[in-house]
Amino acid sequence: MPKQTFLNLPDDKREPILQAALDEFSRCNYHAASVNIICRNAGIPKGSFYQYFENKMDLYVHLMLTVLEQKNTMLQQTLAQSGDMCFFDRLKALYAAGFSFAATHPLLAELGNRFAAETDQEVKAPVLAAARKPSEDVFTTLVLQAQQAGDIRSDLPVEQVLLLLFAVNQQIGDAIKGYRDVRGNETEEERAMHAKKAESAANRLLDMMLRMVFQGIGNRHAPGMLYETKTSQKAGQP
Amino acid sequence: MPKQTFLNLPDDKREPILQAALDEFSRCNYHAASVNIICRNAGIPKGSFYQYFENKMDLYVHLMLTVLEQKNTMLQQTLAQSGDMCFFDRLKALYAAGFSFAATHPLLAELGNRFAAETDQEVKAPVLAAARKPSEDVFTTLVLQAQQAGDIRSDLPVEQVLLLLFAVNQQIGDAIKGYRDVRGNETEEERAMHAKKAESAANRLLDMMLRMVFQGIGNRHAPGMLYETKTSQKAGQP
DNA sequence: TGACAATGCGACCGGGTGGTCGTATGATCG
DNA sequence: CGATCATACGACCACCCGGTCGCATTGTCA
Repeated sequence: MPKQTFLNLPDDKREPILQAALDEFSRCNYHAASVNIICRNAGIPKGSFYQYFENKMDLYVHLMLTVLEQKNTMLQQTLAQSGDMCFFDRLKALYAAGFSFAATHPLLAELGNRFAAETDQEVKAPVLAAARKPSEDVFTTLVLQAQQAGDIRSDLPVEQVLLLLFAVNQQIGDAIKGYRDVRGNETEEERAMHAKKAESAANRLLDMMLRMVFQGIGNRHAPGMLYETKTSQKAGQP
Repeated sequence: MPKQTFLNLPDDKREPILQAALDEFSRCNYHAASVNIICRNAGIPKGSFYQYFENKMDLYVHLMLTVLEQKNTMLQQTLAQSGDMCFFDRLKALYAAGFSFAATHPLLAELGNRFAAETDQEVKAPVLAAARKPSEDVFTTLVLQAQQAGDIRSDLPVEQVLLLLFAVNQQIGDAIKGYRDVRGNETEEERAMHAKKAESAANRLLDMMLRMVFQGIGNRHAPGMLYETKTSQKAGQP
């Protein structure tokens, strides 16, 4: 936790520090991020930094927690507002909300990606330990409700459905970044046009991927394939 | 490319260097890996290192290429040997081969994971540029053949099916590492027991995930859901 | 006004990095 | 034997890191 010294700071001195930290930790991974650069960009001397925070990790965890909280409240809202939709539409709504969040807060999104790609357990563990319980996760709620509503198969363990959704999410995120990153647009118009195209490509990809997840990639008319196994026979198919 | 000096080296001097490089680059990401440590563990002075390689990246790309080649020939073999199986079984065979490869060459597997998690484009690009064409990819072949054989839906773009398979692959890899990493086993017996459990858990997870991908997570008996869309009606379902 | 606490501040520390360079060594060849 | 050339070697370079420490400055209260 940041020291009291930091919490005592007036907003106009505290905010540039957090902004500089966000810039730096979204620019590269935890170990590569530099306290020196954060101090320089925040306009504070290094001595002050260590009067505000215990160490580099202290700042990092603080930053991650605030971002996770922002994103989570946003998703919770989206979930609550979509209570009357079917599972597929709700899921799309959540993804859409996530995309728009990432589009309007690109640095926060990038910070999240950096964290997801972090391999050092000594970096991930402190954040995960300080984060809220995964049982309050938005997607867990979504899947459970969808199973109760009969929208998705209830013979599947929730955590494995979540694993699949998470895998798709990660992969789509990468693909979208690929769409967006193609540079070479000079004028403002070109950039706007490119952003629009990237967004629609992202939505097409998302729709396609979710359909695949939902319907499966298998050919249901092929003889002898998995559709005759007991796991898919539950409801007495014709 | 390594310099001629390195290629001229007798095997018993070249091999420890590659081994030390593998140890180091599988221990941490490209930027965090240390040439000094590689030299120390290989038992060569730093001056010699730079007589063998242009720089750190030169060694890294060389190492990655040899590993990619090893893994690819292994997968190609598996693919060729499974020509008479259905798509689902072939896919499982490929995964199983991948798991066993990772189990017998844990450092090579870890190196691959490190590369996959690499975010710096200046690290990824040189390797990807030097790697073989993705069109020769094993999984592309697999999906195309499966579509021709009627095992999987042919209305799905190949590259999106690949995206889904790749997403699942990545996620399963992480999960399996999680199974394996639980430590605290002291005796040799305990460790062996744990490894066995981890392997069977991994296989169960794999089977489950692939079934989900194949059959979809949707409830096919729910009214109004996606199964009435034209994309799934192609073959004239009852 | 004086005393004392809180905070601002940057030089400094030990240690690491990728990469260079001049010299020492040893093999090869006329 | 002497000359030449490829290689072995490690001290060294400039630069960066996270973190510390002691002095300077400011604010507060009696």
